[in-house]
Amino acid sequence: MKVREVADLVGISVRTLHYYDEIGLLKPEKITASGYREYSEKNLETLQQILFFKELGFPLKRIKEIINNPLFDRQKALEVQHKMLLNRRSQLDKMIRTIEKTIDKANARIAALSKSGQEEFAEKFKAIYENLAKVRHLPADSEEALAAIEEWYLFLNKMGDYSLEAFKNLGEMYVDDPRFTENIDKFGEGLAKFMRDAMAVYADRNK
Amino acid sequence: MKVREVADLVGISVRTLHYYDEIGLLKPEKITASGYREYSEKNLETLQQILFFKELGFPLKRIKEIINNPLFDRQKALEVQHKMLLNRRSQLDKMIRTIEKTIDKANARIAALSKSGQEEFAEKFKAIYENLAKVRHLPADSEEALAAIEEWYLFLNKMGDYSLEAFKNLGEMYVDDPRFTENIDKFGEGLAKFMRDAMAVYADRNK
DNA sequence: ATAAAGTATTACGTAACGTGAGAGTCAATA
DNA sequence: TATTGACTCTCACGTTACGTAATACTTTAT
Repeated sequence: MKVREVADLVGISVRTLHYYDEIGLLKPEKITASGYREYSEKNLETLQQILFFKELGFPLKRIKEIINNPLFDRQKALEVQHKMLLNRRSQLDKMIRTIEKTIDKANARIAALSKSGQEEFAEKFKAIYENLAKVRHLPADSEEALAAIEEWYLFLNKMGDYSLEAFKNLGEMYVDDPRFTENIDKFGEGLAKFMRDAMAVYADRNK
Repeated sequence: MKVREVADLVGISVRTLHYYDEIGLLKPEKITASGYREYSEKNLETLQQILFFKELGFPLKRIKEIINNPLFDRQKALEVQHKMLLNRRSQLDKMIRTIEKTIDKANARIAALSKSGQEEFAEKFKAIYENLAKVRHLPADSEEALAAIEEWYLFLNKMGDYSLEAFKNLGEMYVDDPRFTENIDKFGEGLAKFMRDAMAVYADRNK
């Protein structure tokens, strides 16, 4: 069998076969007069073994040792690899927990900002809400609405990092969480809903 | 602060700082007349950020974007990274399950072999060696020799996967490694050498 | 002043291929 | 038979995040 045939059969690239040949991991049974690689059935079996160990995350160097050395302790190799994988997983878990905490903190900060009675921000909030209340009868994707929303977005941005996605989610909360809704609607009937829509439009448009 | 000082402070190598400078991830505040890197407090803060994202598994390229572009959507980047990590973990889990299954199967096979009486295992070896000793005067490619060798090959295969190549290599070792040679030749003068030849013939013939 | 310690700049090595580039080969068609 | 399209071959650079010399200059300590 020629390279392409073998490659397609097991689902790898021709380059990979070239590479395996190059590093002596899997040399074709013979090479034709014109320099083409010819793989045998036996080569295919070896390849299966190689791919099996590859699936288990073994580096090619180890695989080569395992394949070539009949005395190599496969069992022990498997156990060593198993431990390595467990270690890698716990590292990954740590990273995942860290990143989740970070995301949560960011969300909490945004929520806290919105809810906080900090005088400093309260006025800005009020100004923006009032400004928005004035245009709430316009469509959410109107020039005026979006301009007002942008002011809101830029203001929040000064407080901390967050994404347009988070901004959009914040809008959702305005409607879903009655504590927000009530607070905001004091500035105008249906303002929360209006803000949610405009924030969504703004976020989507600036993605 | 100079490189070593910074490096020790955050627990990275000098080379790493050189590298970060080289790829423009963290350039020192200034460079002295003699070409020494001088890091500022601000540099240290940036470095902390860099290391934080590195802990989360971000590639340096992304970190550079995040650090250099204040408008870069950090939140979204975190979410994307989070998804990537989850994917990597599920891949790892799959690998771990596979390797555990493999180990279990091997253990079961060994247990099955032992269950039939640990003596039987040793006896099989002895029987095969004695059997081979009887035909060692025949040519290595004779019917009888190859039949005996095949029994040997099939028996080994029951205990673990043996490629024909590995089988052949094992034969080489019988001659090259005196520990084997000695042990085997107890069953007959020159048996190791005979086995090596017969195993090579068997392996080549069944390729 | 001299030695020890620190720093700087190349530059190769690593893992496992991906991706051309340039050239030869094989089979089928005009 | 000549051409063409489909394959194959061998370079050889690019990728990631530094580790590890090798060589040379600077600063610090004695």
